[in-house]
Amino acid sequence: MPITVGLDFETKSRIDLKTRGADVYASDPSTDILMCSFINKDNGQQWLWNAGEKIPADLVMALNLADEVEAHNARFDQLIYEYIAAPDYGFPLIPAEKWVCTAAQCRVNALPSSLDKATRATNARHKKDNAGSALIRKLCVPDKKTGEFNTDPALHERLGKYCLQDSVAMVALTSLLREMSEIDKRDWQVNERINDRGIKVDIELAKLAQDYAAMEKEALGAALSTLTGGRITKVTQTLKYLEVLKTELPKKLLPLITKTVDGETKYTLDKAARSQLLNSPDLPAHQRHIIDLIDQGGMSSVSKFTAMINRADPDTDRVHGAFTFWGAGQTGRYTSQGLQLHNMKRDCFDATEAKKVIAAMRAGLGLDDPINSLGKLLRPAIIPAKGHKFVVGDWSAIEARVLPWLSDSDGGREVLEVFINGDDIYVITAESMDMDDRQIGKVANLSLGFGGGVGAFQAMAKNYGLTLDDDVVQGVVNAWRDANPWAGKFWRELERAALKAVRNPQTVVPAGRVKYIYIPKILGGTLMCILPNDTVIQYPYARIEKGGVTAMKASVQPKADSTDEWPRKSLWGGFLAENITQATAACLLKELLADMVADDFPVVGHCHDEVILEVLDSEIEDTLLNCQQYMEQSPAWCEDLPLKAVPEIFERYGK
DNA sequence: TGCGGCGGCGCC
DNA sequence: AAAGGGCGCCGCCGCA
Repeated sequence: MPITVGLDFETKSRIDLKTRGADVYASDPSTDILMCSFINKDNGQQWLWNAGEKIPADLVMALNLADEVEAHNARFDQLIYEYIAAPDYGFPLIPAEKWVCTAAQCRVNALPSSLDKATRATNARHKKDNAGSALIRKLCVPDKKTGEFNTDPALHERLGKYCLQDSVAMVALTSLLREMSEIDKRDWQVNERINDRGIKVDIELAKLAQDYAAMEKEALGAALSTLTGGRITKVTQTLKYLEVLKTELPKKLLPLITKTVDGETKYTLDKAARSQLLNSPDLPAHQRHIIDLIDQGGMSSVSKFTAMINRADPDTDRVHGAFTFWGAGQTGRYTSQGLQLHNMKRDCFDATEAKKVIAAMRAGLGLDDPINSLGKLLRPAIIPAKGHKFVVGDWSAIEARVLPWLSDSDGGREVLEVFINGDDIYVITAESMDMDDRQIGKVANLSLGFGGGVGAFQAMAKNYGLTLDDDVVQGVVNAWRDANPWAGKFWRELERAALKAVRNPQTVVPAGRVKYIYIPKILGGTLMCILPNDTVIQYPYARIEKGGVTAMKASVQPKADSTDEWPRKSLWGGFLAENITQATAACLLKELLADMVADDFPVVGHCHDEVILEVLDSEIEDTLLNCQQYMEQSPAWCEDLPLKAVPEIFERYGK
């Protein structure tokens, strides 16, 4: 019987954990351990160790014998253990491969990641301990005024109880969950090794951009303040300005700032609304001027420079711990945080352009279209170390390949043939709809595979500057569905299989290349979808409502004080098709990363269908070829899925 | 002052 | 009946 020890550190530091991240936090000299609770999961034995106390002999033995050491957000506890507990307090070393993350286990079970939210979702016996977070504020961060840490022994003792409680809550919670598979555990490890390596940011650029943005923000705010007589002082106060517009905008323009959400009419000054207003000749000059300022002031992406600076290791300029394994509970895709690599503006400068802009900023010169220019420096602020370049490889049209492959249908195979032959899928898509517009073929291909209609097409069309009337789009939607009957058939097949599985517990129901099975004993009855490589995605608290299957929507939680049931979602065909497509693509990425890390490729980042390698100049050409080979070699479980990738070299990250 | 809700925005 | 969904972060605002 394998031995599992769970642990939970309470620490203090002058570093702010939330903004600086666990790696900067744990490695800072001001960070120290207050206490740690331990629990032997097999016999329930608990220990509370306070910093400075002698470590109990039976605890040392348990740690030495443990096959697995668990923690909630294990990267944090592992870092504290390795930076402080082992070297400073003499705890026995724990090999990296023994660490297991129970937060990751929550996400694999499609639950929220945080201990508190996951316990709420599962109705595990656990109340949110507000006193606990207040204690942490008192003991773990220095007092704002005095700069001293509170060392009150009574408070310390209460924190100890809180700390012990958390490990009990963790054990209670995980007893309800499916174990992570061996592949999941491997991939969690792979992710942590990538996090260990980190990715370098150009701190000089980030600081220049940060300062420039602050200056610009102030100038825009001042201009706005003058124009509005001091009523609005920041470009981000759009709600305030909406109040003004509601009464002062010419009546006939009101529809442009109105939208309907869930049957409710709301006012908005979002990008689309601003663009429509600015395009209208009836907009009074005064209002035009103000909206134009607000439009220029979309600063949120610029704030990412600050995040980079905060998260980077002060000695190496590398950001560690940005990637979260299985961050997206529903699909198993990665997420990233802090340095958020998954939503950086694509529109960016290349290395040569970036160099010029940086030089201009250094010289104190003004930039054209400043906010936009700063946004275009975001990707290029990610850089390889000296003597290295990036090799970036991305899979071409991965979802457009995976979906038809998963359908295991003749129609799906015909689509795959297009890829195998190297033809242009967007042209072929257009032709199949009796059209000759590649752009329409592209948008249709990208937007209509998962059951979406006019709305889905239009949302995607906007990204490609394509404007068509809704009735025209309805024709495109119909034509695409006529040309791809395998897709609609597959959506219905998935929906029926899910329903059949819930009606017949413990019975495997296939649909295309996936299988559904309903397990009543896990999380209020969990519908599981088994993907072609045996990875499982889950739908907890599944049940039949109005003839279809619904499940808990873990990504949205009810308000803290409400007794409402957790939000639910309907498992309709398009949704299921999308989930399995994204999840299967994520499996491909995870397997690629595992292979690459095992074979010593210098992986520093990735983005759903893309890997980023930081390669020595002398090895660039070899790596370029090898990267392509690794990416185009389909794993054994999908030998007949054609994969295509053409990696490129970058001196700075770009697109 | 800190927290959570909400609107908004970015990407795959 | 029809349906685009998966994320994380920023900033404002109201509340305690």
